[in-house]
Amino acid sequence: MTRDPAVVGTMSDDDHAPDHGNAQNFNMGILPSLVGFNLRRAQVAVFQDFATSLQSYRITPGQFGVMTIIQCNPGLNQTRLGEAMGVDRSTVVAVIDRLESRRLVRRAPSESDRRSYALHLSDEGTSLMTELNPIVRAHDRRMASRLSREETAALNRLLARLAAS
Amino acid sequence: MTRDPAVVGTMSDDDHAPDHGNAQNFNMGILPSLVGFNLRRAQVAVFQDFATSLQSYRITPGQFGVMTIIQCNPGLNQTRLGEAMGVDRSTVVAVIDRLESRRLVRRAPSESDRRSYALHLSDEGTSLMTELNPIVRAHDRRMASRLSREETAALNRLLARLAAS
DNA sequence: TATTGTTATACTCTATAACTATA
DNA sequence: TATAGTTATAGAGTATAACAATA
Repeated sequence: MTRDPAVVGTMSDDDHAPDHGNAQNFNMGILPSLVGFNLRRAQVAVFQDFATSLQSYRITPGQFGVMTIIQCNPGLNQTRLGEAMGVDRSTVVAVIDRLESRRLVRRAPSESDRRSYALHLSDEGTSLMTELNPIVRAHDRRMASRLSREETAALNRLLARLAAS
Repeated sequence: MTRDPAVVGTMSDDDHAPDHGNAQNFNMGILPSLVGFNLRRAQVAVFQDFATSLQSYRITPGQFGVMTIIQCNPGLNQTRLGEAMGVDRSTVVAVIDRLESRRLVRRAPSESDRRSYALHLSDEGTSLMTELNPIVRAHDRRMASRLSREETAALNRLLARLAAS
């Protein structure tokens, strides 16, 4: 047996890995060298802070995103919302179902195309967003406060290039 | 009415936002300025490439992470695996159930503590990981190829600092 | 008393395939 | 033919609360 499990996947040619801190006392193998893994860990941390910051509102990051897009593009239909969010039409159905059942979003009949709905925030949805926006901004500033302003800008640019598929 | 929906949440004091490209023709409001949002978009892109690269294996990024940690820390129990992954013990149960039902992971009785299991990869799991590792590395290099080597290193460092909660 | 794994329960997110109404 | 929304179905991930076995 030439294989020592504790060494499988250990850093070798990959010097661009953080390799410290994340999970104490565990050998994480190849993982810390993978952009996808670091992305996931960062996102988990950010999402948990988001959830804590907004726990009394029971709004997920995805729902906040959907409501923001509807607010900024009132009247758009579900298919285009899916495009904006990068998810399938069928996924949008359940998301809107949930928000509509909480009276935060309305499905209005489209005037130009009877197959589709025009999505709008309800009055409650609009005032909820007014309440939520400063909280979300504060949450994001708290997250970003671990980085300098320049680092935050650099991070957002790098992430955008990664996302530009 | 002083509120124009198309302007709600528009960039103002936040100059550290990418603001271009991501979703064509949609006003994304505050979203492009949020680290959490850019994180999510980047992760979606990376995960989709991961899924495409490994579609014939039906392995998710999370499952690959779990199998890597088990391979590098053979015999660890579910609670410590949960700590390493940053998820609850109850979440680990279902994850291991799935991998065990596919005969990739084994729950062996712990010799020191009869409450817990010692987790190991099966032989199939080990050889699957041998097959997967170069594919995952290639996938990650393809993702990171949108950035220079220095940028990738910087990104990983920034993400690690964000994740260090 | 505390910990490990489990179950029950619930919520969210995601996609594919097939269907309907409409374009 | 193509598109918008839907449903059925499936899989994955996540957590809380309570429980039995064990420490």
